[in-house]
Amino acid sequence: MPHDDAPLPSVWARPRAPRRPPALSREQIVTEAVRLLDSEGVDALSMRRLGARLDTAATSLYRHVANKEELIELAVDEVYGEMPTPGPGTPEGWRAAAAAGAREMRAVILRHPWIVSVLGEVGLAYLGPNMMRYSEGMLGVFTAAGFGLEDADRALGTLSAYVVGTATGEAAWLVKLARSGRTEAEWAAGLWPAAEAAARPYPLLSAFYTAQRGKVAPATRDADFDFGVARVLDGLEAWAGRGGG
Amino acid sequence: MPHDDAPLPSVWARPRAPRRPPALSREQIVTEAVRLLDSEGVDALSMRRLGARLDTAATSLYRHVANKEELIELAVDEVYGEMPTPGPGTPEGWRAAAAAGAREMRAVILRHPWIVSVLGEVGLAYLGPNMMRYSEGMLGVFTAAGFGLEDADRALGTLSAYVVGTATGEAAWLVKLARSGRTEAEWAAGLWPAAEAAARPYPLLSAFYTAQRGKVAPATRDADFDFGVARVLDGLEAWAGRGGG
DNA sequence: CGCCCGGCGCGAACGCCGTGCGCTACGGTG
DNA sequence: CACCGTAGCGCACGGCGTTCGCGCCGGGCG
Repeated sequence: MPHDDAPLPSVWARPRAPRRPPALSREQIVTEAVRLLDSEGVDALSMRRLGARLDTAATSLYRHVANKEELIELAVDEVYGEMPTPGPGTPEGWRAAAAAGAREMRAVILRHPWIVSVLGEVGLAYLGPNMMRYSEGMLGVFTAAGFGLEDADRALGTLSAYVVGTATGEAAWLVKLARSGRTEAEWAAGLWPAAEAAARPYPLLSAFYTAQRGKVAPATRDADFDFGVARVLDGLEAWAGRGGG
Repeated sequence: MPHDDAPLPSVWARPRAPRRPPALSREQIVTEAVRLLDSEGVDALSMRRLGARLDTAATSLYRHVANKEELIELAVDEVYGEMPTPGPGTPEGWRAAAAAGAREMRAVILRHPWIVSVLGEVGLAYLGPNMMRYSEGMLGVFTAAGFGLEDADRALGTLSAYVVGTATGEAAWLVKLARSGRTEAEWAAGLWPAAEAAARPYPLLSAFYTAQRGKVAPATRDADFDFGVARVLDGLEAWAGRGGG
């Protein structure tokens, strides 16, 4: 049970100068926000709850962060910091380097699936330092492969769009799954009747769903992702081989 | 100025059975929600405001919709209803049909840019009837091109991921733009110093930004989108030509 | 040494939000 | 005419983001 924490009259109990360092920094706030988002999801992030986790009042956070939107942008770039800098990229090895960069980005998103819930407000957070570092590395991979700067940007844009789009669907699925508290197999089984009913008017979808029944595994998602990356890189490679734009 | 609408004692003014039809339907609610989202954005959608627009109380909406999340899912599928059914797709013309489907999807998202703010919660809204119809059509395009059912699904997944990823970035940009009330050129000009500063440590990004200065136009976005679609389709076509998986 | 000042943390408050509860009004049914 | 199921809604609860102004405190300056 919570104890009564009304101020005690005793001198002995009075804490002496408990806060020598500024007690709060933007870095701490962002770090804790990411932790909260990771563990409880995007709906659980409120200034009050975040303040409570930092043993401070919600309003104190505003000394270090303009508003919640800015906090979220900082949190997004914070997690992008987990991506290693892509590259260096050699003329022969550029496909592997680009694919590795794509996989890293997907991995980060799936480790922090709340990110896709805010991507629509933040865009791709182009200007965050970690995103910049990543983009520079990827541009290096493509230019080393012989792409001109403008072509490298379009290649990166195409690949990144694929990654974000894939990860959006995957992360949304993972979030629903986690909220449900069930295993993936249980959840899929529970969803199946609805899916089958919704697909009934459509022969191709029905055939596909019945063929796929029971095959929903993380391995399938990984393979599907790699498939898409390979096709995108194939397309970019063929285009570069034809002389590009 | 708003008039006083306290109940009048006069019999003549009393409205007689003003509500013969059920006065409210799920369809009306969803339609009005989409209108509100289109005109004022995702933050403006609240049950109270939506109720006010329908001349009803917020709580009345719950007779027709389980909760806000369900309402949003319905709204998402509602806008997907704007997409024509893709197809039919001939062995020769499958690329054009697939590209048309992709363009329609992007167009819908850009017409309703709030959708990317909720896509992370809703996933790709796989089970909505309009999304099902779209998927069936696209699967038909790919199977007519000679793809097996499973391969058609992966092709569709790859292409859709690209579309969603691209549109996410574009829509987020458009929303920020609209909220700012400035023209695209003004907004880009205002953002430029920050972008340049953020890019300064990175030679490729700096070179690219300075080269691109002033070129941000809708035409560029359209061209970039078509570029990516072409590369993805190139990749899929080459893979199918090699015999697929 | 004393005083002021700038910045930090915070309590209170404002105007919203989603939604559960239980009442009322009313058309259709026996 | 009594009953019942249901649509609509008033109220209330707990929580939200954010603003404002106050108190506190350490450091610089007179």
